[in-house]
Amino acid sequence: MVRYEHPPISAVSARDVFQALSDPIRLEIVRRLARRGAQNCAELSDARPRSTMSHHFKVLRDAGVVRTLAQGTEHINSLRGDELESRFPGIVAMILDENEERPKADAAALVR
Amino acid sequence: MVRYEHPPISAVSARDVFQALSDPIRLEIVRRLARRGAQNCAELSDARPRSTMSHHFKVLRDAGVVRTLAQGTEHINSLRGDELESRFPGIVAMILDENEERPKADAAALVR
DNA sequence: GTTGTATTTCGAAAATAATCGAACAATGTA
DNA sequence: TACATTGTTCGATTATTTTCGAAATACAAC
Repeated sequence: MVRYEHPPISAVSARDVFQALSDPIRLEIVRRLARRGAQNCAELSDARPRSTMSHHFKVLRDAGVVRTLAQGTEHINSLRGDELESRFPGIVAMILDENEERPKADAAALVR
Repeated sequence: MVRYEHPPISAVSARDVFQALSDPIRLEIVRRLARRGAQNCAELSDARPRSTMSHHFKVLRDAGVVRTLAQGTEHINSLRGDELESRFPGIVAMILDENEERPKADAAALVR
């Protein structure tokens, strides 16, 4: 039985969370978990190699963002949403970022 | 006169902010700005080479986290705190992360 | 036990990011 | 004008991260 380590939420640092969420694939994983709830690794992998995804899940786990639970042969991932939100209020909304501008072409606009 | 570009806050993405704050030096810069207000580049540089710091300021500016204003020969940096906070409520507290556990040795504690 | 499915670990290659010296630019002052 | 100060840009080096195939592990069903 694979036993995953998950840091207690109090030990999770902002830095680790920022770092975990700075990768586009990981951010997408987390957004899906936030929107559609727990999913196994395969469901979240699109066409990417398993070893790649396994690495990303590990980064997310170690950062305290995601919890992985082995259920028979599949491992289901879930966002540690309530815990994260109590540790860093607002973080879940930021992850979802509903207000994100699309397309971001005009990011080039000059200000000052 | 150097003219810095700053993206409008509406064009700032969560991803870019996460990425900008994922570096320990940049996070430290931002924490100092949040705590002690605007400062010029030199004050924030500790003993690091200017070219290195210049790079970090650029990343922070491009991500929409910091604003740089040329004032004579020095360039003063400030956190875009209110703007960031309205775009991503809670982000400033997360940056400051007052509840951060120190030391984080016990992060190794096993849960589940 | 063998097979099949799901996932991790290992190790190496490729991509990305950080670092930093040297040269350059802008400003203020003598 | 010359000089000192502050910070940027360029280019090369190093360090870190991501990617991914191959081999290994765990479990469930036959």
